[in-house]
Amino acid sequence: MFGMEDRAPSDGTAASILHADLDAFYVSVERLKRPDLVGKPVAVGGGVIVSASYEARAYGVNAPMGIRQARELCPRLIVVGGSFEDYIELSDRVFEICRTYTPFIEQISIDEAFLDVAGAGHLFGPAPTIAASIRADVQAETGLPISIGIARTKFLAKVASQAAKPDGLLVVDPAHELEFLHPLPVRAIWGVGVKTAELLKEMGIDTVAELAAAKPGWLESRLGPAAGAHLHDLAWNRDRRHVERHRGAGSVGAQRAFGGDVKDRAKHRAILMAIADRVGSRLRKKQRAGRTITARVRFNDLQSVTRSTTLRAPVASTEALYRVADHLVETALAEASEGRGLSLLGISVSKLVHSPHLQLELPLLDRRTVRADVEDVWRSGSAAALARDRLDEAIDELRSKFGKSAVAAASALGSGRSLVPDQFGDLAIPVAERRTE
DNA sequence: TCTGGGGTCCTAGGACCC
DNA sequence: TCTGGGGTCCTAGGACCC
Repeated sequence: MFGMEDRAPSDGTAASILHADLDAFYVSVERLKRPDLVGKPVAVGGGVIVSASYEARAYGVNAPMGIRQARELCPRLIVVGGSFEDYIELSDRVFEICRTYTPFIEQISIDEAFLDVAGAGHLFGPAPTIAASIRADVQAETGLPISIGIARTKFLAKVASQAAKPDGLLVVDPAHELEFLHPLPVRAIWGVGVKTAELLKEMGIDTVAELAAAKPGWLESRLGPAAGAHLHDLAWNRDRRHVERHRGAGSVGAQRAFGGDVKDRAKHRAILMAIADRVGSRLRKKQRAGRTITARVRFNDLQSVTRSTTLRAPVASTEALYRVADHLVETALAEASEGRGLSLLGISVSKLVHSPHLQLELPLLDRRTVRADVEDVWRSGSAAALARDRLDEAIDELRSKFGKSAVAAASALGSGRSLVPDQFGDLAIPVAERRTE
């Protein structure tokens, strides 16, 4: 048996790339649980709409839109809350079905993936046949509608699946690619958003055909070297990207918005601790750690700033993330005018490395030291209660999983005084203190 | 009721090294 | 000694996607 390549075998001459995209995914899942929602204008959301049914979209309701505005557009709109675990579970089932047709799958979000079926023809037939089978299987086994676009390139397959929606299948014949692509508005291009579309309009470019006809040098001078060349290539369907399996995430982050404005630093710290815990536990679950920590702060006027720092060693512990992020938030606030309230805090970790020995960091979550941190701020705000409960949960889970061996391993390490490097030395607690129970 | 939460990629300027 | 070019890394911000 030969080793499996990470890149798909597609030679780029036949239409063998599929883009499979679940229709109004969250709404469709809610309808599985509540069939009475079928055929009605439905949206999933909390503060804002995150997914809208096609019946709702007909009224102009779309994500991300405030619930109030959505109701003004569509008074009969039914808004339901969602359950993220259900979405993960159904997403996994759908892409497992896809995997029975080809191992060359690149999932790019919870509800869409690229598939390369160039090597699957002898088993399952030509690409359109495979796509029809996948759609039927997904419908039969999960009840979810899924649209599929087929083309010679990833880019065009993606455009095709959007055109196929809802619940459709569209094949772009390699001989007629530009006939399909050129009449479309530039906004149909994956990568052209509101700002770029506005800029292009100023330049007199509304359609893909006009973009294709423009001089590349002119586009680059107006849009930047990378974007200019890239968009011009796409306008001619020049896209050499392959379907890639195993595209590990480049960053892991979490953020939390809180309506209104919060000025109390103690509350900031409590929220930050909960966020650091979420990011840290997700990193450890993936056995990853990162060197660059970025803190995001949004002020009550919606202006937001980021502060980042790159450490000498990668970290993944809740404590290290919290301490560095708190320091970064402090510097951001020091530069802002006095007494501005915040409406969002976030932490993101990038420059990730694989770190299979992360369990050695578990003792950093020692109940006593973490509890001391949290209780320090807990007195001044109820928000911290949440942080404290979550941390307790996490600590209990880790201890039941690794028991004393984790503590023993860390003490055997001995050397690592701190996983937070020198420039934050004054913020770190020595390992010896952490270890005491 | 002023708008969520998770990401990717690019740019520009500065520091630093060879 | 002076000048310059190239490469890499870091930070902050912005556009875009679902």
